[in-house]
Amino acid sequence: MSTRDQILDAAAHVMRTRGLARATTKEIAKAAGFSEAALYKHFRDKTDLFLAVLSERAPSSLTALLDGLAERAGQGDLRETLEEVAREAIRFYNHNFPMAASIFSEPQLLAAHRETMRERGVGPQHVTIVLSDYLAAEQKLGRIRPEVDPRAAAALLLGACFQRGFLSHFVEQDGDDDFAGELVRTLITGLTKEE
Amino acid sequence: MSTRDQILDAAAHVMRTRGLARATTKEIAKAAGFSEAALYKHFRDKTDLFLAVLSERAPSSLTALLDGLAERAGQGDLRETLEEVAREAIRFYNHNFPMAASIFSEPQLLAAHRETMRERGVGPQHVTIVLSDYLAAEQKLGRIRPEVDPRAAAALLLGACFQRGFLSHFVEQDGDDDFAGELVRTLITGLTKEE
DNA sequence: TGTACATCAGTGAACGCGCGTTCACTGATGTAC
DNA sequence: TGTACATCAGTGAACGCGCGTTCACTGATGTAC
Repeated sequence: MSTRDQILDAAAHVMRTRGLARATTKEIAKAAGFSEAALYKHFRDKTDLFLAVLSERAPSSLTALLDGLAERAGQGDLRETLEEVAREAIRFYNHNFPMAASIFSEPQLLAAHRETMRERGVGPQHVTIVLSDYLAAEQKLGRIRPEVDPRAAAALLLGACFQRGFLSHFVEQDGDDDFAGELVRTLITGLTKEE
Repeated sequence: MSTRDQILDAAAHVMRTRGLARATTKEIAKAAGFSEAALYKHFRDKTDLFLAVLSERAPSSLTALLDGLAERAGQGDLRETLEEVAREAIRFYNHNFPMAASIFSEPQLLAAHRETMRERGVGPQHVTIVLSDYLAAEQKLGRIRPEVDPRAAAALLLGACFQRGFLSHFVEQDGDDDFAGELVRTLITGLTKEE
């Protein structure tokens, strides 16, 4: 593995475990097993390093699942598919929330990262869009009632998973049974009886 | 207004606008109109000041709305009540997300804040619990179908609002029409037809 | 194969800077008689 | 009322420290002939 990759891995690890504020050049260099000066052979400055971590070490487990989603419209059980998405989303947000949230402590870094994402046409809203497209496809196939707004449905499900990822770091959670299942069941059924 | 309050206001303002990383004693003192040394007459150290901001300047617009929620079970239109909650929640999360997220850059601060909240029996999960209780009450009154899980329903609605608050800072949002309305409509109706 | 030189990833030590914090001090206000 | 003293919120200047960054250097590897 190249020195650059080792530095990126170390930086991502330090950011996750010690927090952005404690992710100093000294800590990162130590974790990577190189001198601090070595960082500057591979990255212009610390911001450059952080941006590289954010774009190259943002894990893609969710992306992988979502990429296959489009083809699954009409296939298998709708409820099971949504549960799978919800479970994966909870895992993903739970893992990545701390690092993503950290960026809000440095608005300049946030702005730079936002710009990078805009250029590449990616970002956190992408997930919701992909799920929304899937739901729209299912709707066309008649498995979801026509008056439903797919964007709102996607926002409900993924929002709940997102918040769950947040809360698991903020409060000690009760070892939850089947949160993803309950979410999907509730979303599918709706609160009220058919009029 | 007491010096202490002026310092707290200034600190909250700097944290919100410049980010936690740039919220230095110098910036805060300048914004408050006092010397840096004055901060140490009122707070033991910087962490003490930050924790005071977090517990004394966490705005309570949501709390106010939620406090009245319990008595509204069975009153008025369920859909309208939920839309009101959703709209207020979006506003609240949108306003407070940056500061709350910031804390994740300093895990030590996060741990201390979590402990403070635990002692007082408050926290971000509180909001979901209150809404969940309201939904359970409506369920007992027959306005929500009996097989619905109130916790899951509350998590769906507030999670979507929470994520919305996040996204509005992360990407430029389309000036949205009636997001809260769409969420509630979708949640109430459900994705599929009655079996 | 051996020799002389070029390249370049990585280093140890030093740098200036801004940070949080402390210190001796000021000056306004309150209090005792 | 006047005087002497106590209290205490707030200050200006200094402090040591850890930060990000740079510098001259090393030593291993590649290349020309």
